[in-house]
Amino acid sequence: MWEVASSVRQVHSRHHDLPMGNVRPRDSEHLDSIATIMKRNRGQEIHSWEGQGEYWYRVISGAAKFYIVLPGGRRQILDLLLPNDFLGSSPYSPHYCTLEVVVNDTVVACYPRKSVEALAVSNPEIGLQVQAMARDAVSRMQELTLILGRTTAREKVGAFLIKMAERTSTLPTDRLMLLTSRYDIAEYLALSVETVSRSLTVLRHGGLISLAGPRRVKIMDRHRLEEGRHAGIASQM
Amino acid sequence: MWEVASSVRQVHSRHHDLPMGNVRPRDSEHLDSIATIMKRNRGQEIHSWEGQGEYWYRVISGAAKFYIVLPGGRRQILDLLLPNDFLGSSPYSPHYCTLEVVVNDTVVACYPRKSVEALAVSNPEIGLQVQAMARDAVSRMQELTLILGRTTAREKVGAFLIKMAERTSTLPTDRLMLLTSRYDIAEYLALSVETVSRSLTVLRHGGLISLAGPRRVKIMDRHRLEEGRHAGIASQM
DNA sequence: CGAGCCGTTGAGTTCATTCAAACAGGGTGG
DNA sequence: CCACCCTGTTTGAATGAACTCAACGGCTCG
Repeated sequence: MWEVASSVRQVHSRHHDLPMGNVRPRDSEHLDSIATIMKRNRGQEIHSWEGQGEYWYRVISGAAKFYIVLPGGRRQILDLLLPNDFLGSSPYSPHYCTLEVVVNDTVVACYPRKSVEALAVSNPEIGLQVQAMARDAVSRMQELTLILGRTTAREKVGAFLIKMAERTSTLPTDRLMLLTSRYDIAEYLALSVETVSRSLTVLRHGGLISLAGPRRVKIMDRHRLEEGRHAGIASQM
Repeated sequence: MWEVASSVRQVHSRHHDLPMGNVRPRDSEHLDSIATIMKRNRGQEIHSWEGQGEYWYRVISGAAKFYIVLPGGRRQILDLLLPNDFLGSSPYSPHYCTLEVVVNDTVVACYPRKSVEALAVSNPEIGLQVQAMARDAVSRMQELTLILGRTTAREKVGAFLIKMAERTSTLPTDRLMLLTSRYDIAEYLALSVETVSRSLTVLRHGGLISLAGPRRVKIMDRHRLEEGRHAGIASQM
């Protein structure tokens, strides 16, 4: 009934024109040949970003967060990577960024950027794949901007839930398993943990969602959830 | 002394490994050969996004905003494009997006996506250029996320000013000409216009910036401006 | 069993928003 | 030339929302 975190969205690739799996085996071999595959558990870093812009990463299974630590000690998650999501490291990392695994047994492939580029030059198909990956990354960032641009915390959390439901399931479903803790959600949405928790409580009391345990969410009223504008949600508690 | 908006940052290309100007003339000709050049004035749309993901855009001079209109009528600017910035349209535009010019006499090049891809296949160098552009776009989005992730309005506005100063000048400078109205800044930072105006006033009274007219900004105390955390700024008025 | 992490709830404060009004500048038409 | 309008910008007052600080319960793991 409830999907297990580590098995979520293994085969799904949403808007690639040339998804990894549909390409000729020979090309896939080429990309794989330069990859380093790592398996990590929750809390472990994939790479600590000293060699700026040297690697590209692709989550095979599980999930990872790409975050930055601000001078004040606050953390902002810039991207949440699910299976088949790519992270092209920024050409210049303005501050210290980290890629960290959020669920156990997460598998990540690492590609040296120079090798990818060399491969893209010799094999244009791979170049198109890389383009598609990059467009995906832009798309994810735009969607995050859209979520962060919401005015109220409830809207942010609601949009986050809908987006995660889309991303973690191939079929349109109203159930989702949260892959991250409240703290990670807070750092992703630029809210405090308490506000995230309170928002979920409000959405639950309003009948927009239901919770089975802290991480199992069922979307009850998708429309009101995405329109946000507290359409009749009791403001108190 | 003060730079004119339309002449800002015409020749600058920050972190391309293969900037448009450094490549062999033959390749540039190829990219230009599929481009449609348009000149527009403030408020005019470049393209209304019906043909989803069909075009890529590059601002040659001037500036443009890429925004989305939310169901509630609110607008969120997803990207602010300065000269040499690319906008690869999202593979799927989740809602209605618009690319609109914000300063007069803005020149934009439009490239059909299919043609770009065909060109990238036949000429790998172009493929690398496209990759670099896409990485730039991701980088801009991450920086916007970083700004939107700030907690207070003053921090957002401060970070915005510093970022724009970086982007609109080749040399490190403390002066900048705002290319956008307060309304656009508000829609970019997900704040209300009044809050943007108030934040600027607070920063001015705190001695962090000085204003010569609504659009001419001089950064007086860069350090306090980027650290944000209202380090001694009078909270009142 | 205690320690630590995660999640929730409460109380008080701070901050951004909304609604409202006023002002400046650029343009047009009388 | 001046009156007028329109857009853009600023400021005020009051409301509402999120944050901080604090405490507590549940759970896992050593």
